[in-house]
Amino acid sequence: MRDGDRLAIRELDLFAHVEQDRFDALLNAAYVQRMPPHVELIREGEPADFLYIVLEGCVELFSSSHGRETSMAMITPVSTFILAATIKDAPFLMSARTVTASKLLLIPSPNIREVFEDDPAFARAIVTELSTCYRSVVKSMKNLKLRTAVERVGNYIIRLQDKTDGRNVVQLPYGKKNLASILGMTPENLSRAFGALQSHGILVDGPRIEVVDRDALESYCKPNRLIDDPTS
Amino acid sequence: MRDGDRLAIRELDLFAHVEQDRFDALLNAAYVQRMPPHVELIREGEPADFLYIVLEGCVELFSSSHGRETSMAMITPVSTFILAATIKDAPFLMSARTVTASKLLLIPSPNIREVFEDDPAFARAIVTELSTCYRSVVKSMKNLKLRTAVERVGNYIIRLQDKTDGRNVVQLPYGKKNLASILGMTPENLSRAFGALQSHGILVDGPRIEVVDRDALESYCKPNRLIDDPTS
DNA sequence: TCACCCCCTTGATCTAAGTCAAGCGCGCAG
DNA sequence: CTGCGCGCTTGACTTAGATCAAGGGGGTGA
Repeated sequence: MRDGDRLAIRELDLFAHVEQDRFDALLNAAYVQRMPPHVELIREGEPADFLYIVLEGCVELFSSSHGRETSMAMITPVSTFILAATIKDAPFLMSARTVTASKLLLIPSPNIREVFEDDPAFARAIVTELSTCYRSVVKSMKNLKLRTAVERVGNYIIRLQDKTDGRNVVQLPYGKKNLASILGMTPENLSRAFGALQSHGILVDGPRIEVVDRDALESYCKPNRLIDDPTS
Repeated sequence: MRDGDRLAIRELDLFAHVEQDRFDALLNAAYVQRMPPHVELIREGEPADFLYIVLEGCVELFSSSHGRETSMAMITPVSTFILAATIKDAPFLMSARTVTASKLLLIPSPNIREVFEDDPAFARAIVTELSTCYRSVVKSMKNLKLRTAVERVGNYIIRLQDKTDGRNVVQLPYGKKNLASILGMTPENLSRAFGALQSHGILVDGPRIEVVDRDALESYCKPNRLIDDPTS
């Protein structure tokens, strides 16, 4: 593993306060994997043998049932996924696949659980991490149940713009098909939603979107801190 | 507080392994509140001053945004709610109101956080609890995104029947208006869904539902362990 | 260079679910 | 006992969003 990766992982909230020798032991037990795009990493229902960390690239969490399929989340560097299943030693509730070529770190679940049992700092960090994950799913759920498709798309753009510092042109971080599924709609409907939003302050040009009238956009989409703010 | 309550709380996974004196301290700092039906307990956006435990009755977690409102969960005895906000010292993402007359225990959040910092057993218990909560929201989300309204209702009935041991008559635990909102539909649509399911093995008579052909019901609703099983 | 595929868009149509409106029956207060 | 309100159902209609179908680039590999 490169020192840069080691450092990036160490800086994750989850690992920041783990005792040094325990941290080293975890990383020594871990594997780095490089994966091409569109490779299935895990399948829902299987046992959680590893905790995954995305070091580079992008991973999609998705789920299927009887022929239907939906995206649940996109994981970008540097973050973990399927922490809850690892800790509970329970089967995955979601499948995962690479979106782009990705570099992953796999830490065996038993090692994670061992440090979790012994190192109170790690246990506390896991609590914080899980709270954040929990709250983020609750927000997604509110987004789905309380908003129309067009509003979800508009608020997604607003969030994207907030992440740039003040610029009014944003770039979609992945394909519209993926985005549509994340936002709980079909690609066709996403297209139409973008179309509809052009009368509410945005200008769509492929994956490049210009926010020409932020006020109009907000007054139509009604952003809500308790749904959209990832930090709250 | 009655000894029965004390015992019931002690038996919760969350508190089962907390050191005795810490447990006593928590309960001594706590308040018992009796509430009539339809009282708003907390409002989303407010700071999480207390951890709540439902001792008797039933509490609805719900959320609103710009005129729309939806139920997120129903909490029945004996369970906690809004643990994540308490731990993170973050604003509530959901409001809560009593459905029926209820008895609640309120433990001040600072006390919870204090024990969480000092008692590793409590930190571990919180991790387990949060994992379970997280996974349960993920399941709800899958339920919403992967199923039609009729399927959600059918699977809800199947789950209810599983909780009785073998009986084929189940009773809805709360009103259909609440149920509809939990399942992400209007009361009218819930009525029609019940109607539709009568050709798939159930018999509806007000709040009393008879499962006359479980196989037919399952083959129509496609229950899925990774969505419906609360223990997995 | 060309052919193919994939991504995206657009239009036409269909359908699940929401909305609006009316009515029934039960429980409760006057 | 009577009248009112609420919970629930049913019917008619509307609408958001899905589905089906076609076509237009733009990239990639032979």
